Amino acid sequence: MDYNFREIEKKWQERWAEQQTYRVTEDKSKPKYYVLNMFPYPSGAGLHVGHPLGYIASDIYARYKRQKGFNVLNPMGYDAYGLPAEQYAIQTGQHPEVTTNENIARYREQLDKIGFCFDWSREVRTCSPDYYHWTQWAFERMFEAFYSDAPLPTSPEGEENRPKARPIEQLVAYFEKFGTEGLDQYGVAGSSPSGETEGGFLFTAAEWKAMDAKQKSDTLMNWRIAYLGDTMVNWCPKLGTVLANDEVVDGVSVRGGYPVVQKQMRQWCLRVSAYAQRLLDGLETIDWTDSIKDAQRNWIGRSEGAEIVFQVAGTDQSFTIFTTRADTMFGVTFMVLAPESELVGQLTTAAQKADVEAYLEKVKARTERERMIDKKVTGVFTGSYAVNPFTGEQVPIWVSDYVLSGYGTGAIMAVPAHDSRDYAFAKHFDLPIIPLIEGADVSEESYDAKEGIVCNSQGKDFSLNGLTVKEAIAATKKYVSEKGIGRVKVNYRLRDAIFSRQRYWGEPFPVYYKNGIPTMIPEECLPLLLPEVDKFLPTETGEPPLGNAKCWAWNEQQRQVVDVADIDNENVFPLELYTMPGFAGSSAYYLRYMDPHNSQALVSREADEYWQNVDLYVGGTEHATGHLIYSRFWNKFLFDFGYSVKEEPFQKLINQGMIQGRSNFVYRIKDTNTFVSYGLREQYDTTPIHVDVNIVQNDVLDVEAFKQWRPEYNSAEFILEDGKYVCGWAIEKMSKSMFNVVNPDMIVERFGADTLRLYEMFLGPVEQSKPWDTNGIDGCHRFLRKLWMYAFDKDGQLRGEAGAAPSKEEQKSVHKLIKKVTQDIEAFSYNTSISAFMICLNELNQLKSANREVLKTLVSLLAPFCPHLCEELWEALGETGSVCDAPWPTWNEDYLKEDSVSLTISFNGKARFQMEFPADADNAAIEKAVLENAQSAKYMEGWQHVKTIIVPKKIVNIVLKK
RNA sequence: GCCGAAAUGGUGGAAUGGUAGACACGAGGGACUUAAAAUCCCUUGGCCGCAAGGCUGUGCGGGUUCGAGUCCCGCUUUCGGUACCA
Repeated sequence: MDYNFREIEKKWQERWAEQQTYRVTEDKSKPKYYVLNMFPYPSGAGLHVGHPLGYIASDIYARYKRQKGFNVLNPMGYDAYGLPAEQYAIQTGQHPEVTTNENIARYREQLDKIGFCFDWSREVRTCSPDYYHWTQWAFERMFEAFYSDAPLPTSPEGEENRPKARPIEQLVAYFEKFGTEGLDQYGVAGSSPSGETEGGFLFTAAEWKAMDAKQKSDTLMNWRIAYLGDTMVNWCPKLGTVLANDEVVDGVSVRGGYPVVQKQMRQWCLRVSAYAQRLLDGLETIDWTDSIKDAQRNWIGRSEGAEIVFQVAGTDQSFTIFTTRADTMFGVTFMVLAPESELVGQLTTAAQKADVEAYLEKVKARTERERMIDKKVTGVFTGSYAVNPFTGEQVPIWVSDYVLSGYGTGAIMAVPAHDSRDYAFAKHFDLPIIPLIEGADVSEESYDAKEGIVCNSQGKDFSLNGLTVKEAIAATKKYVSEKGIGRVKVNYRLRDAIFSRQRYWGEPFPVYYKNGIPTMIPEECLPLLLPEVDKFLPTETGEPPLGNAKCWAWNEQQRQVVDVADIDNENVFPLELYTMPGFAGSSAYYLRYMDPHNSQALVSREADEYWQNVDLYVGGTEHATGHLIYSRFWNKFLFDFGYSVKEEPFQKLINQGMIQGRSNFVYRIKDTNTFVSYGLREQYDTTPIHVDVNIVQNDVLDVEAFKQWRPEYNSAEFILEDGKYVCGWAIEKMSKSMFNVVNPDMIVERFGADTLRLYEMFLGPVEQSKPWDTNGIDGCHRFLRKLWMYAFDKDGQLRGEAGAAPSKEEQKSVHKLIKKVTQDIEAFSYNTSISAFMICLNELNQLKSANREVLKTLVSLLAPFCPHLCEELWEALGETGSVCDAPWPTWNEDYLKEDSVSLTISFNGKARFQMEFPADADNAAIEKAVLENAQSAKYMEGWQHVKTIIVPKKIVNIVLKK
C-alpha cells in the first residue's frame, strides 16, 4: 500500500470541516495564544506559492502551541476593499462586490487545500457591513476626541494623568471657560499651533462663545483626532484619488503606477502625529526585529532641537525657525522659506513680487516625480532681511523648494558651512559661508558632522568658542530659552494620515453636512451602508463616485438614508462623498476576530480580556511604515478609551521573506524557429525567451509540451545536448509575464499539501527571501513516503508489535529529535527541524527499527508540519481524537547521554586526529592521555609544549612553540 | 546620501568562538528490474596523490584569539527601507 496523499488529504480536510476541529472558544481553563497572519487582499490572480509561506509558518506554530496545551486563536479573513476590484469595475461594469466575492471564493478554495487550522467561523471581510460598522464607529470616536499630555482643568475627577486621547467635550468646556488661554501647558495636540510664537490662532472665552456653529465646528477641527483639514496631498489624477505616502513609490502610485502630484485639498485626516512619542516608546515593549523597529523609528523621525525667533529687519514682524544645530547661530548667512509658507506673501517686497510669484508658479507646476529626479538648486530672494538675534546682523530671506512646509515651521536658518543643502544653495547664489568649527575645510563641501570645537562664535554677551558641538548646542538652547528668543522643541517627521479617498469601493464616512457642518450619523444608526451607483467613475462635475449615488442623503428626523432629490427638505442633508482608505479596515481587524459576530460592540470586554492582543503576528516587511504604524495608532486610541485592553496590538512580529520566481529560458537562433540547448547557445546568435516553468523539469524542457504551448512553436526545431533540451534560468520576481508563477494547487495535486507545507519550510529560514525552485521538492516528498514505509509494511499492516518498548538506540534517536524540533520551532527555525526529522528517520532505518511507540512520537512531532498524514497515522495507531490535540512529547536528557566522547586533537589550532574517552574522564586524565599518545609525539617533535586547552566534549588543543 | 539585512560548493542552505559544507536537490557510478517507475548503496568544495595522506578553502584587506564563517576595524558587492526632515 502506497502513501496515497490525495485520498488522505481529502479525507481529513472533510473530517476537520465536519467536526469543526479548529473552532475555538474562550476557554478560561487554558492559557490563550493568539496567532495572526496579515490578512490578504483577494486579488484576481489567486495565490501563488509565495503567498502561503507565512501562513504555513504561523500554522505550524499555532498547531505546536495547541499541542502544548494552549487555547490557540488562529483566524483568517480578507482585506476586501481595494483599488484593483474598483479598476476592474470601471472597465467592465462588474460590481466590485461581485469580483471580490469571486476572488474570495477562489482564495478560500486554494487555502483549504493546504490544510490550515484556521477557525473559519471567525472570518472577517472588511467590506461586510457587520465589519465596517466598527470601522465607522471608530472614526466617530476619533472625531469626538482630542489629545493632550495632561488632563485639562475641565476634565472630570479621576481623568488619567498621562498623554492620551480624551473626549472633545473637555476641550469645549475649556474654551467656554478660558478660550485658548493657557492651553499650551497641557500639551494639547493641534494642527494649528496655539503657542505664543505662532500667533494667529488664539481666542478668548468670549470670542468662543460669540462664534456661530460653523465657526465652532471649523475651530474644533484643529484639535479633533479625526478632522477635516486643508493639506497637501498626493493626488493621482489617473486614479482620481488621493493616496497615502506609503501608497506612492518613486512618485507613482503603487497600484497602477500612475503619476502623482502634490495638491492642496480639504481631506479627512487622522491625528497620528499626536501619538508620535507613544508610538516610539511602545517599540521598546514589543518583540519585533530591530530592522522593523528602526524603519518605524526613522519614519516617526524624532529630532530634538530648538525653535528660534528672527525679527524681520525694519518691521515689527517676526518668524520662527526650527533647528537641531542651535550651535551654528553665528554661521547663519541667509534664511529660507518653503514656497507654500504663508510668510512668503508677507515678506516679499514690492520690488521682488514678480520674481517670487514666477518662482512659486514654477514650483507648483513640478510634480513630485520631477522634484525627485531633478534636484537642481532653485530659489528666489524675497527682498526682506532677517535679524540674527545673536549678532544683530541682517541676512537675506530667500524662498526655495528645498525647504518643506510640512516640517518644523516651514522656515529655516541657513548655515552653509555645516549643512550640505545650505552649502549647495549658497554656492549657487554666491552667498557667504562662515565656518564655525576649528579646522573645518569648507572650500569644497560643507562640514556636516556634529563634532569638533566651535570657533568664530563670539557674540555681544555670549560665546560658544572652545566648546564641543554638543556643549554648544546645550548652551545655546539654554541661552535662547532664558532670553525668550526661542524654546527647546522636539519635532517629528511623522505626519497625520490622510484618511479620505475619492473612490467607490471603500467604507463610506458616517458623516453628513448639515448647513456645511460635518455631522456624525448617530452611533445607533450605524452601519451606514455603501450605496449603489450606476457608474464607478467620478461624476461629470468631478465629484467622487459616490456623487453618482441617487440614494445618498441623510434625513435627520427619520434617521435614515434618503434620495438626494429630497435635499430641499429641511431635515435632509448631503452625505459625505469620500470613502475611507485601505488601511481603515485593516487597522483593528485583530480585535474583531476575538468576537466577530458581536453586533453591540467591536469586541466584548470579556473576549478582549481573554485574548488580550496578538502573541505572534506574521506578515511581510512591506507594511513596516503603513499598516503597522496605523494599527498601532488605532489600537492606542482604542486603548485610551478602554476599548482595547492592551496598548500594543502585536507582541511578537515575524516577517516572512518574499518568494522570488525562478524563470526558465529557451534560446532561439535569430530569425529562425530553431531553439538551441543552454550549453550550446554560445555557438549561435540567440535570443533568450521566457518559457513557462511548468513545462520544464529540472531545467529540462518538455519539448512536446513546448510545441503545444503556443501556436508559433508548433513547428519549432531543437538543437539538443545529450538528447535533452536544457533551459537557462534566472531569479526574478514571480509574475505572470515571466511565466514563472508556480501555483500551490498544482503542487498539491502533484505532491500533496503535506509535501508543499514541508517543502516551503525546508526551503530556508522563514524570514529570508529566497527563490522558489520546484526541483528540490522530491526530497521532502521522499521523506514522507519513507515515513509511510516506516509505519506500514507492503500489505498495509502497521509494523512493529503493539506495546513493544523502544530499544535504547531508538530512544536516543527519538529523544534527540524531540529536543531539536522543540527548540527549533520555538526559534522559528523550521528548516533545520525538518532536517532533524530526516536524520532521525535515516537512523531508525539503519537500526531496522519498527516500533509503534517511536512512530507515535514521530507523528506527534510532525503533526504541525504535515497534519493530514499525521492524522492518518494517528488513527492507524489506534489513537482517538485529532492529532492536533496529541500532547507535545518531552525529552529525557538521560537518553541523550553518551558513554564515550570523541575528541578532536589539534595542535596550535590545527585539527589532526580523534581520540575516544569515557564520558566522565576529567581534564587532567585527557591531557595526560593525549600527551602520551604516539600520534601526538609525531606532531610535537621539535616543538615545546606550552599549554593544553580542553573544550568539553569537543576539542583538545595543544599549544606549542619552537 | 542615510538606516537596516546579507555575502559559505553546481543549487537551496547547516554550523552556542571549537573537525566548515549538516540536511536536501542536482550530477556521476553501482544494485534490483525484461524495461520503466519506485527503492537501496557509493562518490560529490578545489588542488596534488595509485593510496595512506597532504595542501587550500566561508566576498576583499587588516586585527583580537591557542583557535574566527562566527568577534573588532577598514573596504567591495547585492538586496530591502528611506530620502531635500534643517
